[in-house]
Amino acid sequence: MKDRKAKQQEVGQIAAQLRQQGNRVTPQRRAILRIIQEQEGHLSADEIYYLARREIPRLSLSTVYRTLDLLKDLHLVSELHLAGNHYLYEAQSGEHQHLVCVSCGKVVEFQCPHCSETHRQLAGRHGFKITGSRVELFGYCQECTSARSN
Amino acid sequence: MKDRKAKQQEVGQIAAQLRQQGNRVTPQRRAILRIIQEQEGHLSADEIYYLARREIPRLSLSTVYRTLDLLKDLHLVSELHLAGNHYLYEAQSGEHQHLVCVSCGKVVEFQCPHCSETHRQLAGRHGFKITGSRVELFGYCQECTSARSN
DNA sequence: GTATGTGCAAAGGTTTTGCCCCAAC
DNA sequence: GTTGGGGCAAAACCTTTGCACATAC
Repeated sequence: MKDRKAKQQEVGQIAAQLRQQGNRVTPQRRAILRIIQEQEGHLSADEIYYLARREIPRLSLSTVYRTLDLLKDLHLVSELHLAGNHYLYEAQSGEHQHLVCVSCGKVVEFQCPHCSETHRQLAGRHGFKITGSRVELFGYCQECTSARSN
Repeated sequence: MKDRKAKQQEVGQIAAQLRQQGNRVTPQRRAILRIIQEQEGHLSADEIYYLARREIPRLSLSTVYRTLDLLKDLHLVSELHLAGNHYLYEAQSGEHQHLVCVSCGKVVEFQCPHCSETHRQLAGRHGFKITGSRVELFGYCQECTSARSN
């Protein structure tokens, strides 16, 4: 887990990157970026909207979506679709996979570099050039498994 | 790939399973089930609706969704969320992974039993009891890669 | 100053729900 | 005959879009 200072720096770097690529750095984008960076977990567009409005009360949801689209294009955030009808967003920070509890909704990240590599090779055999991946395993977490057996 | 006879039998078995669990077997459910079984690829709710209406013209979209929900609960079909705002459905038939072309939308299935097993073990270390998984690799297929380099 | 970004409101598309009738058991 | 399921229409939901105004550069 990175400390606050590192994250502030990261937001700064990303802002610079945005500017370099001809995009403007607005307070809205800064706020959304920071919220995603500071949050360890995963956020829905609506949650980001809610949090960002504490700083920018007149922020609109469409700006959140537009900003997320932009950040997705730049591969700075990634979009997950875990359950129900909404997306979750998270800062792009290396390859990782998700464990999702279908009972309580908890999401745990884990790493499996070997599988990532294997997947990449297999994809290559099908002529695919991989740019991203999404691995989600569904099941019951420890707590929910215990709760269910009672 | 299973032949037609095997699939008809499968639909029959599933119908029996439905009945056993206290659900009724209606022509609508039969039709939807058969369509999903017969289709090798992935279908959206709307495509299923379109196909099923050839047999049951008065079928409604809500019935398609309700049936899919039921089949999902019984783990007879699985739901994918690949891109944009829609879901795709497919018959639950063993573990497999998806390659998705972000350019043309093509979806290719592939197998990686070793990764599946590894994932299961890793999940166990986090206390998770896995019931399902979704592995999607995004990238460019051969055709789109060529097209882009021109 | 100019082009990009924003807020607002309205549209868009997909999925869900309520209600009454119908049909599987 | 009961009770779960279906059709229809409307609602709900999240996301996208159009447009005029604001603002980062």
